Amino acid sequence: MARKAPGSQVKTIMDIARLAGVSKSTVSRALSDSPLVSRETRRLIKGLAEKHQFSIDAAARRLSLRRSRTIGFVTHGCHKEFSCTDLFTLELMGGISAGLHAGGYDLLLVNVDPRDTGWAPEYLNSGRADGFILVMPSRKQTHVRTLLELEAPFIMWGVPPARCKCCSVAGDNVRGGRLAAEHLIAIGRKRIAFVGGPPREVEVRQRLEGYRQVLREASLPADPALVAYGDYSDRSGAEATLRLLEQAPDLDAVFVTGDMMAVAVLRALRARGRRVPEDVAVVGYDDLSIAQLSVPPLTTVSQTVPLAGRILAENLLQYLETGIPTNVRVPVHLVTRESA
Amino acid sequence: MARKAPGSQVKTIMDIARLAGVSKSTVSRALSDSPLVSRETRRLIKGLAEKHQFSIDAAARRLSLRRSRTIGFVTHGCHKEFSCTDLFTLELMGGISAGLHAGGYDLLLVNVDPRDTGWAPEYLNSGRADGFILVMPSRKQTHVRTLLELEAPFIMWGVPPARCKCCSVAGDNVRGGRLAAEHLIAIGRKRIAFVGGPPREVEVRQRLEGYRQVLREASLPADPALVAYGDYSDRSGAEATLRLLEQAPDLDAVFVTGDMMAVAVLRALRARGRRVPEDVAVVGYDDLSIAQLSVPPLTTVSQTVPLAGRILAENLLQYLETGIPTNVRVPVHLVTRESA
DNA sequence: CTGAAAGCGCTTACAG
DNA sequence: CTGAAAGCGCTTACAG
Repeated sequence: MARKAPGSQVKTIMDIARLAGVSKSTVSRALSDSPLVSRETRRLIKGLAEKHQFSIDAAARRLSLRRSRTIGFVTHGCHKEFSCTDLFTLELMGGISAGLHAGGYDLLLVNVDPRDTGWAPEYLNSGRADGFILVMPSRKQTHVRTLLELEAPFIMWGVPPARCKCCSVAGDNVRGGRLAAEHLIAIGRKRIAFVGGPPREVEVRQRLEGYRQVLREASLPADPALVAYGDYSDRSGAEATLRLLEQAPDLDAVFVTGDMMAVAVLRALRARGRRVPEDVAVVGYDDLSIAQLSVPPLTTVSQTVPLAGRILAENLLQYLETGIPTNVRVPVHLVTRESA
Repeated sequence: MARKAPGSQVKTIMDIARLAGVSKSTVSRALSDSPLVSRETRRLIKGLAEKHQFSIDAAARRLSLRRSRTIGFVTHGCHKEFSCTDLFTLELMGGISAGLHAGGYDLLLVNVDPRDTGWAPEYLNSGRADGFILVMPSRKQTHVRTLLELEAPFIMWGVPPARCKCCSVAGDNVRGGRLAAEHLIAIGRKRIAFVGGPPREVEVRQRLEGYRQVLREASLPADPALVAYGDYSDRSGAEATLRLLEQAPDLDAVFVTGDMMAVAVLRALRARGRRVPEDVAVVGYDDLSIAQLSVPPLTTVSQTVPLAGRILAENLLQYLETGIPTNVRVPVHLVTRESA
């Protein structure tokens, strides 16, 4: 039994062509499922390729086709200090990777310094990526502008800038705000506070909007003393809580637009002698892993991140083909645990 | 003022050659810092390239050089259920990305199904990656074997199989076990339990070994009733705690070889009425983000993961050049918080 | 349905 | 120090 010789000499389509007794044109066509080749020949050639573990040379193919079939996943370097965003990023990557793989594309990691914009022309002009997926916590607008100027195909996570002809996938933030508020009202809360991320972020404003809609519908007053902001960090969540407790000591619920901050709120409340959920109910946002592990486990708005990742991938590929930008909102749902 | 025409026709080295009045051979050499080109010419050419945002075509370069200058980062798909390992993976990726970038390499994400091994010849034979970084929670041995058979350059995170000529970076597990036990003894504990991941894992055995060394040196008995194992999951940590509490109700400390399990231990202890750290001190392993967020915050053994990532990258590139495998242990240190 | 040939944009011996 | 030319391994009009 002839075991396949190690380093068997089947490295190029020419080798396959020789074995099959056809030209390399035919091999090329057969391997890319061209209708120009007979079923018999195709089967023969594919069998040979399989048998010899032959994979077409990516560099040659890319040079010929002028496309890399590779997408750059652009994000900020992962820092020492772990943040919510990082966790979120990872989960998103899983979905994106799956989606791209299904479409026959590779995922290249482009870890950029927040202030550098040179990466874009570099990756684009060298042909290392055909398009980009933008998932950056900060400075997103800057990078969006750069890519638009370069006419680089890309899709972003989050709400796109006004009047920009670009692809995006975002969570349904208004709905998320509504879900949280509706749940808190349903469990009988009347003095529902809001702790948001930076108020300049559209996402935060939309969640606030959803929360306000529901309060209004329930004829609850929109008390500004019940609104505070942080920066998604641990500490800012604790500080916001203290401020709220001072401004509105009678609050009986808090809706926090990020799980990391929500966990800090939980802790700050307890430190001030409030029991969760008996005295104050807390709802977070994102359903990160810490949500299940917190004490008590956190009720939170989940964005179905893996799905979002898949859609990011699929819609970018679609855009690459059609040139038609899509903007989608992925649904959100409430995960009910013990904090509310 | 002539703004650079959008889509300026400087796409290939031939364009640069024309502008500079030299041949493309010279441009190619100048851009790759060949000593064969005069300083003047080089400066001229590099200036032109800069001015026109010219980046050399990656596909053509790869085809010519027969190397992709790309490394495949191999890991399992990110699942719905978030695990410790995922967090760990992300942090490691940050360091790897930085290290590869510094060496002029790109990072390709290779998300594989745990049981599939076809990815290896595919990525290798198509020339999409020159080497691989293996960071998989499970089935590592299978993939290591596959890569060895293919003679594919790679480096792995973790302790390499015995007698395998391969590159690796691992944490100093024995030392980690020692640090935990030493600290617990230093704060006066006598009945120190051990909760490990699966006992077949070398990492777990080494941490146990470190722990035992220290107990022995302190003349504390090695009581088998104080040892239990889990599978790194939440639940298994809780179960192990209950078993220990039954076998050794007088325990006053627990060393847990993973933070996820440690948090579960924390909770299970409290559920059984033990105060942490007053009654029972707890030390975890890995210093994941949950370690700071747990209640009380977890004292834990940290592996300096970003450094590990950088070394993984650098040593793989080194191996690609020299063919000499390296095996390094990155240091560990204890992060003292409130649980011990 | 198939093949011979040109071309994708680089690198690098080889000849000055 | 520089250039003309071959070659890397594919794809795809073009001609049967």
